[in-house]
Amino acid sequence: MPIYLTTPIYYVNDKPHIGHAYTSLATDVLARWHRLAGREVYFLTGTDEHGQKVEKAAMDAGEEPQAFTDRVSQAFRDLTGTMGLSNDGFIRTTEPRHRAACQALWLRLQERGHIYLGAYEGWYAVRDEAFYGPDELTEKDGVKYAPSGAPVEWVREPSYFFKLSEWGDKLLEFYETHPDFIAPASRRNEVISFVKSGLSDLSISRTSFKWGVPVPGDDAHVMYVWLDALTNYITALGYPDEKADLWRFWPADLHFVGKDILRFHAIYWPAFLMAAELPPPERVFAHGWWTIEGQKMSKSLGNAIDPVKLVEEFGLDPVRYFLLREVPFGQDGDFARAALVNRLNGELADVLGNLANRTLSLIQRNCEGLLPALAPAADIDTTLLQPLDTLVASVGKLLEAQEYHLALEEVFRQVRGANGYITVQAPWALKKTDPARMTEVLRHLHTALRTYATVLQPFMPTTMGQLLDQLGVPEDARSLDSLATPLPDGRALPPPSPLFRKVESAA
RNA sequence: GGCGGCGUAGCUCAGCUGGUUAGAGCACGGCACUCAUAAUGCCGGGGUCAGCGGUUCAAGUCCGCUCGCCGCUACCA
Repeated sequence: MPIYLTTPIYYVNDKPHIGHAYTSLATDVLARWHRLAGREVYFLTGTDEHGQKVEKAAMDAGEEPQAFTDRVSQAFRDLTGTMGLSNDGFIRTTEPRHRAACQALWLRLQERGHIYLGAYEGWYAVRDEAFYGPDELTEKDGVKYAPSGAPVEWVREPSYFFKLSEWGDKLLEFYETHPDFIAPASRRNEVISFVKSGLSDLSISRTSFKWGVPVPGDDAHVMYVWLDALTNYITALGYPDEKADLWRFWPADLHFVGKDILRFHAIYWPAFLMAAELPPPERVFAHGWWTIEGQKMSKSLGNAIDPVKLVEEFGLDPVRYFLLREVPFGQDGDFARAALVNRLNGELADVLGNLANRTLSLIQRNCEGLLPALAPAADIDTTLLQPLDTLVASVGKLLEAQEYHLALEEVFRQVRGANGYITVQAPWALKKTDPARMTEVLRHLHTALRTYATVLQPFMPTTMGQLLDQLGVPEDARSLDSLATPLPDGRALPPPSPLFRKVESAA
């Protein structure tokens, strides 16, 4: 079964910050896990480049929209290198293939009678070139003003509509028969109550700006951003060519989204697809926001965290670990430097890194650097070895529920246990009293470390790769399945070196 | 206003369908160890489970009320 995972396409009106990195990272870890389990994966990310805001930002920058988006989109493409993402594709909504896919989907919806021409009405600020909701407005001397201070007027603009109002019951039935479609559960409940309150038809075109996909057969209109943006998920797989090689990945297994865009993915998107007689995605997960040292991330505070600087200071893998370990996926969390340092020093370096280092040093010094022979487990060894048998299954189950923090907690509980085991077994003392037993203990610890490193690869690909190097595990023996096959005895292990460098707790 | 959720050790949180002395990590104190990145292990102190009132043989765990906090309540990505 092929696995298709997506991030949202990021709006190029913003620079990449920790929030973008977070979404992509969560997607990446799951993609890597599935590959490690031997499954075929397509991992897509990209940029959303249409809309009035982009058009305006380009004009302000004195550039053509295409040149502007070419430039800004690159910053998001660079996130792949910065965060160590393993995405298979990168899509831009300004690509010709995407225009073609949007127009094909539009025609398909139109042919089936789901689109009609009407008029969009609302409070419009000419100065901002934007519509505002009635609750956003303030009134003074009989004139209504937008939050920006610009006066607004009631305008009517011709617009095509999607008959979303006809899909309420079908969506509710879909949620009912697909209880895992929306996660976490609290969000699912919100979506359901929203749909139950009744859906209106959705305006899906605009005549007030040009920077978008033209509506087929009516050049006065461009598609409203969400129909355009959501379609990216099928464009990337070759739509409308359902014979395309990648089309077998549809429907998506999981769309990762921020909680702000859940509605579009959990309501509009399945409605569009069902109306087009295409299968809706399997699951949408809405994750939370990061605050920065207890404060909301905001443009005015200028406190957004630049992933590049973060990785420069702490290293990529500690950052990856921290973001998924610190906060339950789906909840809001706080990004505090002290918390990151604590995780890095106290868990990665002290608990895991040090266990690897002490074990490998003992092998290096007392076993001539050769992998000790596999030995049967004594009763006392089962405390170390038995939990390993179920680690892959339990981590897999947690990851498939996007419970990253619990998956990491499970692994680290075992790593702590291994530190207890080595302390009690004291191979440094066995060296003098029972050298044969010492080698058995070291081999058991090696087995445990190999398991931890293998399972942790999706979270910390670089560092766990180094650990597997130090453990003498060849490249072709790093999959989850390969754990069933012990390494041959006597293999030469390279001299160990520390995996994680600690940082000072003060900035 | 309506709907939904939360309030448990100094901090961040677990506690499923109610049942022995309420748990984890971090922080703090003591002891042990010395292989290791001054790392690790063990033990310990610390909680009116927001408050009040109910149901029950038994409630952090169910019900009601009060106080405090948060989310959703459509076309803005």
